[in-house]
Amino acid sequence: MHKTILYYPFQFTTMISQTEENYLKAIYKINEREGKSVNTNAISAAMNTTAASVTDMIKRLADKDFINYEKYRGVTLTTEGERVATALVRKHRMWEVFLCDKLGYSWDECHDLAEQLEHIQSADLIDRLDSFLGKPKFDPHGDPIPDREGNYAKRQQVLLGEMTVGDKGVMVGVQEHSTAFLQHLDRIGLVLAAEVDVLEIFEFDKSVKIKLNKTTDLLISSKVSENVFVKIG
Amino acid sequence: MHKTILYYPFQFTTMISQTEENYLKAIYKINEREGKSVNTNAISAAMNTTAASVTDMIKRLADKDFINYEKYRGVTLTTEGERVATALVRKHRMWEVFLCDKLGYSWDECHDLAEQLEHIQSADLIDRLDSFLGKPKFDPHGDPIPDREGNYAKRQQVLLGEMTVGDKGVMVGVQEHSTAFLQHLDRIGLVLAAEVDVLEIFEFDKSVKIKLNKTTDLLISSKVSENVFVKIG
DNA sequence: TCTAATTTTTAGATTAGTCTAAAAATATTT
DNA sequence: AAATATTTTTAGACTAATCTAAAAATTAGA
Repeated sequence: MHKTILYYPFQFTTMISQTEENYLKAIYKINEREGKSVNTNAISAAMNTTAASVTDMIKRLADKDFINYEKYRGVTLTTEGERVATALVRKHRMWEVFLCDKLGYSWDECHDLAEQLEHIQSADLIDRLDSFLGKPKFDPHGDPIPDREGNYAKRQQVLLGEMTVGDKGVMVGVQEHSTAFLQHLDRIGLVLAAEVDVLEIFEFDKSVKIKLNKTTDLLISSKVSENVFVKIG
Repeated sequence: MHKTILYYPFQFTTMISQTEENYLKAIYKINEREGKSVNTNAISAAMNTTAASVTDMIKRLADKDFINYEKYRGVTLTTEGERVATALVRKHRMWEVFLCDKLGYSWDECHDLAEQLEHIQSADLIDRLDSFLGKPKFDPHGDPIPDREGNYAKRQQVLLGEMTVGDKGVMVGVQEHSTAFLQHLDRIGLVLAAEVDVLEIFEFDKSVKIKLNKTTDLLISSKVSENVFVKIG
């Protein structure tokens, strides 16, 4: 028998591997974005595996009652699957706060490390980390941190690309978390808490001219504006 | 192909799995304790696997040049194998300091969590943690923390069981790290930094009578005295 | 609605890490 | 030195997670 126990020193209601956790997280994120039953190809794209591997895995996850699965019809998370996924999100974001606030990592550096740390098995550890960090409500990218029960305010912010001329707001988060994107935002100065005034929208290429922090005029490409969240007000 | 890469988001000189790391650590620890080439059965006992599994694994580790292996003759670590093992020890002990100093875990609780955390792949993370924790030289059990190069002062302390009547010293560490043992030490009050004066040694069962912190007389069983380090002076 | 394109599943392999049972080598005892 | 005991290795099998190639089901288009 494969000795999975080595990686899981504690007792769980349902045994679950790191890979299974990652699949559940991927399904959760895709569903959050698209809002419907998640199909095989979307998962294989997110997980960087083949469709065949995904089919194998979703059968296993369905057997363990983490997802509802109907052949050729895609999958949805069960209550238990959603619990696992939000617990992972909680852990990931909590560790990101630790890495940035305490160890001085920048927002583009902390993601990959948090991908590893989120698999440490101990809810208690995360609760203690929570207290140690001063019960943060958001991670360094502006993403809300779920509480122990998995509840968290869904973002009410709008994408920069959805704002109209005259709207004013504050940069509060990103939709895309790639290192390349975050480093680009850093370089152009569009970082967390930056003030954004929409001056002009160019229909031709959907680019947006904004005033940044009441000082600099900046032309934002659609690729950027569609991945940056702004809180209007 | 099995997608090991999921757990190893960074690039390494030599790719190594968590299981392989654990075997190297076990070999390192056994060799540290026994001081000679490490045999199959000792490893299978430490890893809680069968001798057959160990044979499989040491072949793989020898192929990757982490160990020197001669059939039926046991194994020793290569320079690279030792580097991996001491890096693990460094990570383990650093995380233990974090868990105890920052998150309030007790010395018997932090070990199991550190067993998980030590596999997080990032030397830089540990260096930052080192600074954040104030460059600690010892972990909460009194074990020395290796530096980046893997160097650390071997313990000059003696085992309580090796002291003679009249010796005085301070409790500085343990040889055995089990939760049960640490909790027992807590209960009898023989904790880190406790003052120990050896009053009497009973040859019959090798038990030792000590004065604890200049106040309480305490009878220590051989099982305890052979696993507690004391710094004489 | 029939055909073509796309998506998903199945079939069959591979690797890491494990096992049990049996064989081989080494060590110990008489 | 032979017999016995112990240790180690080999042989063969299993599971999780992956793959490629082919088949089946669904969806889209003419």
